[in-house]
Amino acid sequence: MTSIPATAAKRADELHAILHEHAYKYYVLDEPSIPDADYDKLFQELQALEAAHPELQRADSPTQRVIGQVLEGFDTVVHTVPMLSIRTETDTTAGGAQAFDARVRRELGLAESDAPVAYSAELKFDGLAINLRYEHGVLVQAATRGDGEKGEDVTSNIRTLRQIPLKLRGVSAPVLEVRGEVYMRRDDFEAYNERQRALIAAGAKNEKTVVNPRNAAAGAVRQLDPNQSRKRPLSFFAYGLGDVQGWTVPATHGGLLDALDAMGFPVAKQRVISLGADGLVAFHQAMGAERDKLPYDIDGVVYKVDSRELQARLGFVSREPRWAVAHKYPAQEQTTLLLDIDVQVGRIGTLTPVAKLQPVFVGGTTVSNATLHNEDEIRRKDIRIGDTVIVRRAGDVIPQVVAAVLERRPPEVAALAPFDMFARVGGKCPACGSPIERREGEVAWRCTGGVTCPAQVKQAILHFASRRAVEIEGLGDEIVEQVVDLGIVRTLPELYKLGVAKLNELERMGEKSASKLVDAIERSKATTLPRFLFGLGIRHVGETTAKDLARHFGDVDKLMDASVEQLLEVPDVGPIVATSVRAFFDQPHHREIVEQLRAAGLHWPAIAGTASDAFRPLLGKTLVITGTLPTLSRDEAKDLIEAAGGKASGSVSKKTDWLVAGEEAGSKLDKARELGVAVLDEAGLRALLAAPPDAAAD
DNA sequence: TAGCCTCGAGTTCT
DNA sequence: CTCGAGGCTA
Repeated sequence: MTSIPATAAKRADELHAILHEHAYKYYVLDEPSIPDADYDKLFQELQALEAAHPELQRADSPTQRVIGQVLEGFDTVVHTVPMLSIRTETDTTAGGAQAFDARVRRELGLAESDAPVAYSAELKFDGLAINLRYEHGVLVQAATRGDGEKGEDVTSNIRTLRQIPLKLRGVSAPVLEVRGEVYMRRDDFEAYNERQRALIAAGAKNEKTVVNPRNAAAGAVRQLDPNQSRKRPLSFFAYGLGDVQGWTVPATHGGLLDALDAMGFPVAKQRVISLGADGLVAFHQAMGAERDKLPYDIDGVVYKVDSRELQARLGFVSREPRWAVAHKYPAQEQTTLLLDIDVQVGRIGTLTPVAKLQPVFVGGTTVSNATLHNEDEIRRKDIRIGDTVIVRRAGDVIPQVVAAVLERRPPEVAALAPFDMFARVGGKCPACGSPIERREGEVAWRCTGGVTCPAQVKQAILHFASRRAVEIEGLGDEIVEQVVDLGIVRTLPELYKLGVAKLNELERMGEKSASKLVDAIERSKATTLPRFLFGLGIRHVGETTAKDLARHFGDVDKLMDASVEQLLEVPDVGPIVATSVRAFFDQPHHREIVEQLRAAGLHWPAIAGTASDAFRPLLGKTLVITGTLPTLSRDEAKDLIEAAGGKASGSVSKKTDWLVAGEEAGSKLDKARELGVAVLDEAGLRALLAAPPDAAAD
């Protein structure tokens, strides 16, 4: 054909250079250098150029990331240098690091008086190990680990990963194999699943959600259709080498990681060089604490003897290097058997399915129960009694049933119908036998029994007695359970008829605890109007709304007689809350309860107007408390703030004036920093209460 | 009407 | 702590 115009070849070279550079900044350094639209324009220019002059096509061109031929299967790749596994230290305490150091020193024949060994410590990612082969600086092949000897050729899928350079920066050795971990970030995992759920909801048949980031990454890499693979955004971290020809390997592992970084690979920032075991212990602990906050999953950390010379001296035992060890953390995910699905009845009558699990140790504690939220959730995940399920306990302390392991579902379980709440409880509340209903637009089934349902009565009593309501110390589930089951207490006011003699009939209740409880009940009679209103358990009326209502109406009678219109005048009360309050007091039964409680002796001080003479330095200010304060409890701090005229809210926003942060402050502190909200410690709060800065009062 | 800000409700284990 | 939903505001 015609020879390529020199200008076209030159322009293609320029575009290669520019696009590689920007892609590196964007995907590896995470520092975009030009707007996306500009990048796209340059990219399209190169595509056009290559289409016009196919001779300009090169394997390392940025355009080569987007190709999509469905493969028949994967070719087998024999690793020139086997991909070994690393010995796992299962002792998850500090002892694991010390044991490794001791082994290394013994093998090297070091005496106690000899200098400490230098180690390199890095993260152990929960992903898929990959070998990337570069010839003359250009990516020619990517292979999975496989059995360590032979893996699969997944080049076309790996090419689509933007974090993997198609061309090395500054290295053109004949052969350089780089090894690392392909993984999926947690946010990418969530986003992917969300998209899949939307597709499934829209009726797509062949779409599936994935269980965890690791499986998602492994699935994407081994996906035969690169177009499918491309939909799952994967990331990469480099940590080692395979075959090398014509390149001088740095003398230390730390030096190698720096070199990989310089070649354009992402290398995890979290790594240290430690002399002796102490630094390793510290690293293990520090990363353990940070684990939940990392944007990706790690299952431990890896220690390596830093010097290559020492590595060579240590050698291997049965295919595992003696100079490296993986030091794990307690698993955040485990599989266990779903023994049963219980149905619990909540305060408002909500039926909640609860998974009864064969106890498993996960995330540091033994888990035997986990909520399944509601019927739709169970059906979406298709979880059935008798399934092997995956249980996770990550940053969010509360255990979750993630999914059922379908491959391990016994045939008799597969023959069962999917979970059906109505059928499971026979259409009746498991506590009182009243019919259950599920209203339009709601996800929850509810018991219609109301006050006749013992489960709801128990919850109502516990709520009334709780710390934030009228507070009856020592009245917990055990006692409420017995007292309701025995029919001693059927309504709230009957609590106040309990005497020592009656209480003595209960199990595990002696004279002494009985009289203590009677005292506590007596003490609870002196309360406040907001606490009393909150304690009644009106739907949509929590602590804050109870305070608003108390302030506006001043006493219960006015509130009980208030029309919906009058209720709407209360700040932060809208149609839903107003209707709910009105409906509550429209039931004669509820008015009776209020009367009987007052007759039993419950009383509260009249609401004083605005205490204008009081010192209210925080008037109009919003504060949020997080973490553990040195001397004040959360409630005490809250009371102090409110007494000073301020508002103690639960979440940080632009409108927050101060965040009061104690020990182990978490996401709220991050958010406050992000929004530029002022942060105080307990001393700072006290200073504010004593003498506020004048400027802030304006 | 959208988007922000709060509040309410439900939840596990030690 | 987090989700969902109610209320308010630009």
